[in-house]
Amino acid sequence: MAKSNAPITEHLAYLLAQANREINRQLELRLSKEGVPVEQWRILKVLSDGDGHSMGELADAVLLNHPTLTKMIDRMVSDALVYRVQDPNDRRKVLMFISDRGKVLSKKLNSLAVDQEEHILESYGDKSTSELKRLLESLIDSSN
Amino acid sequence: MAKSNAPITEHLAYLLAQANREINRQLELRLSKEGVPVEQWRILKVLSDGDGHSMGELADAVLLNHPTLTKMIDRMVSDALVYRVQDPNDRRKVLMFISDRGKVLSKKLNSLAVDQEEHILESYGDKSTSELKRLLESLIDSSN
DNA sequence: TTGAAAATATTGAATATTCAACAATTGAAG
DNA sequence: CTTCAATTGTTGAATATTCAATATTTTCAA
Repeated sequence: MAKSNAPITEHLAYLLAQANREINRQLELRLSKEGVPVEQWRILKVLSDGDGHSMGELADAVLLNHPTLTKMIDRMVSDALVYRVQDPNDRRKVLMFISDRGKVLSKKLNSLAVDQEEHILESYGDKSTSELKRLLESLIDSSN
Repeated sequence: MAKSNAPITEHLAYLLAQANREINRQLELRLSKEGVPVEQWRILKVLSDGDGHSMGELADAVLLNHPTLTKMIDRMVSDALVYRVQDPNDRRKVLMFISDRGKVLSKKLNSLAVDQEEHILESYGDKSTSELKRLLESLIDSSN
């Protein structure tokens, strides 16, 4: 039986929040070199397959609520990183595409993100990292 | 060498964000029965040792920025869940304490949080859960 | 075919968070 | 001792997020 008086540091929800906060903070720090928030890196990365992605699909993929995504995309359109196209097959939908300018930025951001992953691999270890990834994927799976 | 064209779903930062979002969403759902946000559960849990905790200490423990914590504590003081006492040894500091009303609420919240953990244990497994916790703790350690 | 329900995206108001500046107190060097 | 820097917490303005309502289009049952 789980103990209700266990310290908060033993709760899975807390450990996840803490680890996420820390890793996110580090990534944020790197991406700030290009003045871009983590969410925009995610958006560019998803769009860099060149395909059109609807707002709903994108919101799921980048872990943002719909209205938040709409407003962030507005900014990115202003910065000419992405653009909207109405889906010809379903005119309720908007398809998002990455621009050339967006692709250039995306490359820089990816290399910053890869830097971070390599830094983690060094300090945390190859084995632990891949095991952690495996367990996280499986946790996410089991939650659906 | 890490590949910069790897899908976002293979990045540790992304997997952590995704898992955290999902687990947090579930916890939020349970705690909403008492109309309390996850952060307030954390605050009450930390304070329920009965000791006085300074704002800075508390902010670290509950993963909130200082100004955000100040404003949340304001609300909790209004709700008579916690109270402030000036630290007699260092008058720059404010010591936070949990009230009797806070203790009562904290117990209910803890049992909701334990429910969730037990639910995770069932669907995700005992072994995986403790292994995941161990790896997360070690990741957090290696990041300091 | 029509009309109601569902799906999709956006908007505006309400709420929350963050950043920078501030006030108060303590620490510590000269 | 005095003064200046560091620590601690709060505030207000700027920014961001969320909730509820809206508009548009599609789906589907009658």
